[in-house]
Amino acid sequence: MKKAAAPIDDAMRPVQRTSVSDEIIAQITDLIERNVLKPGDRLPPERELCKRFQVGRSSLREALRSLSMMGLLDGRVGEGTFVCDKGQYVERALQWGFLLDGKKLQDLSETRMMLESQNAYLAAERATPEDLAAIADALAGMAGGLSDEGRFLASDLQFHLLIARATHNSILYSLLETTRNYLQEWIKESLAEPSLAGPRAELSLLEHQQILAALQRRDSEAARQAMAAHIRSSSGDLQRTSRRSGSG
Amino acid sequence: MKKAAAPIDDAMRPVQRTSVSDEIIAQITDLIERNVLKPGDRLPPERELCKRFQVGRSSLREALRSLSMMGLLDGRVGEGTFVCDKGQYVERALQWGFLLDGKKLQDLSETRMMLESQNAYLAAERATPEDLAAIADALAGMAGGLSDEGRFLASDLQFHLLIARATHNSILYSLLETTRNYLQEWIKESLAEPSLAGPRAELSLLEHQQILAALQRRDSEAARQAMAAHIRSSSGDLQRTSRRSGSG
DNA sequence: AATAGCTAATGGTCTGACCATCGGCAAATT
DNA sequence: AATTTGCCGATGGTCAGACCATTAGCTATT
Repeated sequence: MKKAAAPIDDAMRPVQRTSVSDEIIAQITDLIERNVLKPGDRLPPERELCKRFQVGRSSLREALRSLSMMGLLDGRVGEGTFVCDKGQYVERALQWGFLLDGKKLQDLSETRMMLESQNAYLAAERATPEDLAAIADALAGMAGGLSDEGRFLASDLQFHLLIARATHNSILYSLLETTRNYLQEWIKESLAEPSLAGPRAELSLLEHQQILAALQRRDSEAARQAMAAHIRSSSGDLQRTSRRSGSG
Repeated sequence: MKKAAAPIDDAMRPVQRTSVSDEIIAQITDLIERNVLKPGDRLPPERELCKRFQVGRSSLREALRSLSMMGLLDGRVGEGTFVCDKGQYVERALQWGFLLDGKKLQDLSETRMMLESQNAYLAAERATPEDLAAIADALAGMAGGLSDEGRFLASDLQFHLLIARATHNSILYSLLETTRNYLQEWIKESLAEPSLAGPRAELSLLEHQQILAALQRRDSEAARQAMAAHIRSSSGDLQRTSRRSGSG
């Protein structure tokens, strides 16, 4: 087929072509990462950034637009462009729930199971008294919201996030937060039925109590298993509804 | 403070201002969602889209750029803009979790440990014969690169990524990839010493062999533990060098 | 038949201009 | 003196036109 000389076959690789916008995105991302740009900070005006980066305004704006789309930046006319504070960026991502096909949903669910279980394990080891108190509060909120679905769900979410927080690992927390938000959004979109009326909520409450008990005993393994059991039980309906799209 | 007349207080809401780019993003997103635009399809040229949408090329390109950033579109110069096969938006979004404050070495290391272990567990259940063959190849590459540090490290990385691939969970794969990238970068930045000269490489090789053996036996638990042991052993030096930065 | 060269199409980039909006300041009003 | 009004500059948002680099496909040459 090819007449290319053998000795140089793998000595030459495709040249690295990087677009101007990507370069800018990388630089700004890096600045945020290294905390040179802190949340709330204001970027220099676009026209000045052009001079600094030595690029045209189109390319710069394409980069800023992408960063805004990712929720890292926020441009306000007449004021400037600001670095979003963490947490804002998750919300924007939620509008794209439709991108979750069956396989992705399953993967995401699996990832969440893993994160929640491991987080419970770590939280049992590391939770401070304040952490445990906050988790207990969330649980109380669930108990007090048995007749108020909105409050119940909010407290439920809070319970899980507080456990993730109690790992004192910001990455694990962030990953769980994003994962859960996606799943939450998907659930809300797909099935609008209550599905946790009556005994469902009470069972959920019981499972949460067991998790908290394990945390308070500092029993890592029990916490992990209690959490895993809860997720399995809790996401049972979800898994069943998406059984049709089997994975290859 | 305010003298606003009470009766109209909540009768007037902030006006809805939507940018041109956002409108385009919404439209194209909708087309993809409704499957009018299928993966692999080619969009009309930018200049024609401008006429169709009745917008300037800047706005259009900002929209296309954002969609590309989300993994929905892919622009190829001289050919056109195409709808991507699989939206990787979720994976991208999960990766944002690694940005912003945090990014402590210990957190990263812990996250990696968790991902690698669990991935090994799942891979033992799900790896296809092709997966196992590829992993074995990577291992052979390590064995053949005992005297070539560059090749050894490349094969090492490949080994781990292939295991993640063998979970057939795109999200877990993406997370592990990201975690490793950050760790690699961190290591490269902090300490430039080789650290795996001599017996280190041979020990590492042995550990990898045990992992592969567990995968081939389909022994999930053994695979998880072998991987965990390997990571602990492998990152031991790293952990020791960074003992000074204790977590609050 | 294979190769080299040309051409049109297309995404990528730059420039300059204009608009809408916002913040702050000064003048006018009470 | 305090408040309101109007103005102006700064800034992000949009547009139009031009040029460049790359790609695919066609054509002519070998």
